[in-house]
Amino acid sequence: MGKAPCCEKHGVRRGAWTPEEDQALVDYINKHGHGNWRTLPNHAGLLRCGKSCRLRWINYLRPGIKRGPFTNEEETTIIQLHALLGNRWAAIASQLQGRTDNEIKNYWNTHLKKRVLQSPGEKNSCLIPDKNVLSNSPSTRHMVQWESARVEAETRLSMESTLLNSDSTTKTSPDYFLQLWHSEVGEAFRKIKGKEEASSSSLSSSKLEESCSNVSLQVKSTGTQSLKVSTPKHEDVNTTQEQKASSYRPKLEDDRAGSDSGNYEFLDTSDSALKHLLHMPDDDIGFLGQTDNFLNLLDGRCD
DNA sequence: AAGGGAACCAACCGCGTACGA
DNA sequence: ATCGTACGCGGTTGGTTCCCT
Repeated sequence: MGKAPCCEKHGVRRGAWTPEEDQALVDYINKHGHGNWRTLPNHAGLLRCGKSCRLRWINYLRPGIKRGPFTNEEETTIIQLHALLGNRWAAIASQLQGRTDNEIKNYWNTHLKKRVLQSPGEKNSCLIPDKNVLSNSPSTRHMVQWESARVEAETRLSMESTLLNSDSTTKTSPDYFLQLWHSEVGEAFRKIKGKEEASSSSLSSSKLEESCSNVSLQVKSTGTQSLKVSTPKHEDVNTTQEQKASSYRPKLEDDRAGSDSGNYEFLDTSDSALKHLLHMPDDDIGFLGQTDNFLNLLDGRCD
């Protein structure tokens, strides 16, 4: 709806906060609470817009903010949650005590993103497919095809759910992925790290693939919830299902494979991917394990 | 020592959503 | 049902610091 003007451009300070401004903001909020951010600057005697005050408080002044370098555990958590949630920094931040979405976003963009993309052999690389790995490993190719089929199926279910169930918003809640994170799915993700530590430095790619496959399976088998990550916020009711389905893919690709379009060669249509999967020899798709779950999903028999 | 590029990060901007009138 | 307002979020910018030559 109507968009509120950001803030008055005249008579409002911008740029770095001074210690005096910080103190004034902290004092005021400690005394009165933040209340209405828009009116707060006037009451607190600050020449800032409410938005700026809110940001300064949330990202810097709020009690419990953890400063300093990220620990290895935090890094791993961010990487894994990012693989699960995409660029939903607030959701990721909610799982890291004392870290703000802004800090995590910055840390991802300046440290982790590069590292994950540049180090295919390193930990968690399975979460972001690498072109060489994809082309070299049959089981990984199948995994990617599986993932493609899974996403497509979930997209379909999401659309059906939207059409059939007006309460679909509860199923697309961002919290759903965090529930997954705290369930067996998250555990499977974390197992990757555990295995890695157990084998000290030489975790084989097949084991990584296995771990990733388990994650895929468990994400899928947990329910019929849609992939909110790739669901457009506004959908034209006249949009065809095909158009909708195709509109989901680029987002997934962006999130999973970066900007290298060469990585998408295996992201074919759901039907062909599915056929491919279901006609594979058992030993070839052994890592998938529970094909029944997928069929259940398609039948809508999963909870 | 200087200067130029890279890296970092606080802060800003604009959009989407929730909610009340 | 529509509109206006406030807030939250993710993307981006720009100032500062670091590092290399």
